[in-house]
Amino acid sequence: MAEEQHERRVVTLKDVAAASGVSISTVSRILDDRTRPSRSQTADRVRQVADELGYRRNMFASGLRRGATGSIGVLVPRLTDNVMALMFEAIERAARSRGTFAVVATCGDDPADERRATETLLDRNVDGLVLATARLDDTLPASLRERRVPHALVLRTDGVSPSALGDDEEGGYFAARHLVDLGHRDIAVITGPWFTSSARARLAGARRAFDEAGIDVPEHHVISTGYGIESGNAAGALLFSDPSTRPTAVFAANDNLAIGVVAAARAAGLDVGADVSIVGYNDIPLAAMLPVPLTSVRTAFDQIAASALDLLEAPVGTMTRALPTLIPRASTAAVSAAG
Amino acid sequence: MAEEQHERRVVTLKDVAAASGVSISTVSRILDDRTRPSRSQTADRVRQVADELGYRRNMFASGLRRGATGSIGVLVPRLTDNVMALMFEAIERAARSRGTFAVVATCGDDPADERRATETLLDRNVDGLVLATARLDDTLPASLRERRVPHALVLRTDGVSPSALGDDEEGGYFAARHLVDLGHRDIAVITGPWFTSSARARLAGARRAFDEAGIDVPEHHVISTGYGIESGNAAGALLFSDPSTRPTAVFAANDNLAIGVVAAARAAGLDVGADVSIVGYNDIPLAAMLPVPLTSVRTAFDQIAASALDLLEAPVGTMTRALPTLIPRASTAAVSAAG
DNA sequence: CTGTTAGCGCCTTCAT
DNA sequence: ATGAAGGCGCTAACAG
Repeated sequence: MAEEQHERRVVTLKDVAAASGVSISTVSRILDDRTRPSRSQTADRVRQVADELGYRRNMFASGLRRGATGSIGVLVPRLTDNVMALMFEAIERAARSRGTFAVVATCGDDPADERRATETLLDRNVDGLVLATARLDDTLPASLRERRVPHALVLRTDGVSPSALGDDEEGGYFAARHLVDLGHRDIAVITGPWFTSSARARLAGARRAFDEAGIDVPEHHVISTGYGIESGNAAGALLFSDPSTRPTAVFAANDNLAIGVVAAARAAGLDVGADVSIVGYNDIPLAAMLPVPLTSVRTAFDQIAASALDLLEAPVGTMTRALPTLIPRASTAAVSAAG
Repeated sequence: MAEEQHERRVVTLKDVAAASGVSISTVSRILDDRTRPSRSQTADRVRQVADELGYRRNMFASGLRRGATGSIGVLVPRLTDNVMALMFEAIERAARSRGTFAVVATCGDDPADERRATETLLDRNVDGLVLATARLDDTLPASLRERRVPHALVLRTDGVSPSALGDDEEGGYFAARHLVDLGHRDIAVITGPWFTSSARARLAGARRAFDEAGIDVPEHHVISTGYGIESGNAAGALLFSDPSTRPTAVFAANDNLAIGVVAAARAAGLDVGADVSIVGYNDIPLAAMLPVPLTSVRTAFDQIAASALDLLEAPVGTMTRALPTLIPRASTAAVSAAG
């Protein structure tokens, strides 16, 4: 009485070949996605039969034979960081538009975990690797170069491997220049971790703007810290603790830091936008939705993602820098006359 | 003069066999990860040789032969939603601890894209599928059941396929009960999209708490909307527009909604925690770091992830519900005497 | 353009 | 416990 329950057998080239009266290799060739599709009689028929039967190429068999898999691996520290999620989604879109599939692995901030995750991805026969994890002192890119694994770095670089970056120097300049143009002279900068190229470049750009304006930023107004909200909160608390040395504006090298600074400002009784101006970086979607919408420097994730895929086989030293855009919002305003 | 640059040939079982003087099949058996490792002389030697040579199993060949791949596919609408990123990272951890690999695909809110992404994952020969996308009216789970694809739903259910959920009813009750216990009587509820089981269950739980306390919630204080910040902002603006009907507390069925409500409250000149209490849901890390830390109901993502993997082959109708935890913070306080 | 043939690297009977 | 042999499904040389 029980209904028959076969494990539905999967359709192979053999089935399609049999059903359309040609050989397996003919079908294989016709269904090859890498070549321009033939417009012959048989080709059309075979394609139709394959479709009717619901044929799907067995990626393992195909990959085994071809040696390539049509997939790339993406390594990020964590996806719960919105910046990394945005970066990955952009890579996923760029990959899809090229007919490849992006596989992600997360590895936290631990170099050992980074190696492990890399091997895991390589074991899955990815055709290339995109890393959003690079530290300036990282040895992983070097080992990938030595092993001739096609790869590209995004957002951060080790200075050697092909890298698709945002123009962090210019972005830092935009942010600082925006504050300068609003009349601020007492400006603090909170940079990210010093081992990231992005933190250094954003600070360098900000310094250029300050120099141009003849503004001197005392060293206690430059804080190097993590990239998390709590780091921004701590740095902000420090900056706002002494009313006599309090800056009228803060450039935080990332939106999370900025959000932490905003919280610190409120805790110190300061009105963000009025008493203190704050600029973030990356323009994560949340930035625009905060109670006081955050001025931020928008990173061109899609452009960076596309470049990264282009750079997979590029020679050492190749770097692209996507120009960011300053998005002014309510968190920054002209310095108050009282300033 | 140029250094020889071979494409480093990859080590296969054949190489290991040759180097250790046994047959390929012997090596294959010894290196089989599914069986308890043998402690024989040869076994040890072979393992050592494999290690020295840097042997790594070719997953394509192995998968082709074995028919299973040691990987599961995870489908989420987007990873830029922190809740989904948390869910995926939890699944990734749970999978890793079982020696399997989690492959993610994003599909937005489009059912057609959901089908496409599902096929993409199945094409990659995943051994099972975890979906965080289910709508109550979704036909995808049904089609997976029909095709006998091992799968489990997380966070949301269609009511049929095996599902690993949070106990949303209880969580909704906790949130509402917390507000009731603080003395609030004028409470509004902002639920998520009505096609999600989570939105309905959270509202049902809240209603239970209100009923117990004999509190009547007028229908214009129950708003069904999206799950994004802007939805919360709009709903909040509506709730706070008329001072005469303004609630003293709001339960938002998700932290993003709550963040939007907070922004709306501030825009209406209300002091969150003092003038109006707000509870969120999921307790994303950001919740604790906001200027006014947000009371939220913490979802047990790790537990849900582990259950989901257990449920992959479970019979239709199996459901687990992980108990959430209310985390009280500054966004909720006793109703003011003036209330 | 088509078919034949020979593997890709691995796993799994089957026989020893 | 080991080795020999066959084949998973597909593709790439080679002929026609």
